[in-house]
Amino acid sequence: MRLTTRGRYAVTAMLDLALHYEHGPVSLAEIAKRQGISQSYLEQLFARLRRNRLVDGLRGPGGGYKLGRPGDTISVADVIDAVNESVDATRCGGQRNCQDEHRCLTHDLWEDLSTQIRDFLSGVSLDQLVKRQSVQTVHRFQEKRVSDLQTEASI
Amino acid sequence: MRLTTRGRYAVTAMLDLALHYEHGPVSLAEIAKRQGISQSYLEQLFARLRRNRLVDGLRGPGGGYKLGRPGDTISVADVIDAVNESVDATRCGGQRNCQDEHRCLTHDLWEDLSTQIRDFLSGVSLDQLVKRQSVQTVHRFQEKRVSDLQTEASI
DNA sequence: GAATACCTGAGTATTTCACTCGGATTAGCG
DNA sequence: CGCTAATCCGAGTGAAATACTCAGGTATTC
Repeated sequence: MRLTTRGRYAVTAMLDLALHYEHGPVSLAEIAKRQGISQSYLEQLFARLRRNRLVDGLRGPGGGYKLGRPGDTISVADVIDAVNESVDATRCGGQRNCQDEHRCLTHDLWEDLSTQIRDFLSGVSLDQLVKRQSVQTVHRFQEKRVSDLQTEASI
Repeated sequence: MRLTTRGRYAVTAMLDLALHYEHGPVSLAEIAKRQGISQSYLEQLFARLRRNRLVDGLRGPGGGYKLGRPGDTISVADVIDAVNESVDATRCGGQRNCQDEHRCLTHDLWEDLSTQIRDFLSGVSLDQLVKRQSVQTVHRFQEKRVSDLQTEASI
């Protein structure tokens, strides 16, 4: 099992989309600036998100991305799956052939762990995250910071 | 966060020790054969397990390893920690400086996930694993296989 | 003192990650 | 139409980690 920046970035970016849903499509440049993620890297992640119908891309000026379906129907697990990070903890990918065609001693343990993690991440939707106190706090801080940078640049 | 072969091998090997506790020290050669793990690689893992006092090494002929303390006081989390695989899911390692010295949007989510995983793995002891039906089944199968190989070789 | 095991450190092929770069395509606007 | 803003797409790359191997040293038992 692995959970790395890829999955974390993807969830963060999707949450950014959810937070700015009313303002129309959000460009990757905005997300990159707000969340401190490389824009080219975001492009790769969004290619995967798009293939999984989690986002819709709109080209041209004023374009950007928006959620492919309502935020309460997208779970964190969906996002992580989309960017190809399996949350499977077994070595064999659930195939039970971990030790030359047989189950290894600890196969069931890792299977249980996988279920545990999957249930947890499936139980959290983007909308639930948006409503969280901690997310709102960071969200407002980021908005302020971006506008600060803009006024600073205009001086 | 990562959970790879290293952590899985370590838990499997520790469980093997627990299963053969009555028969005195278990050599790495036995574990390697039974569990299908490279012996040299096991040596590296056991160096870490030894440093963390999870096992005692006994040199010389008839030597091997035994559990450093009773199996009901060793959790799966202990073993994974010992081989240096952090189960922390945050990017910052809990430091809250994930986005240039500030918390990132999803920091708390990953912290919750880390707690979830840690609680699960801390709640499972080696003794509990030994008692599991699935472990006993695989255990007996492995014993049979090893003795089959021995009689086969003696022909 | 020979065999058996633990112990140690160095090296290495492969994979993955986290990114960059260059360019193509599409759409809105004057 | 042409400019520009944006999504798209594919290839490449440096650094790190993983999962090993190999060569030897050291303790212990018979």
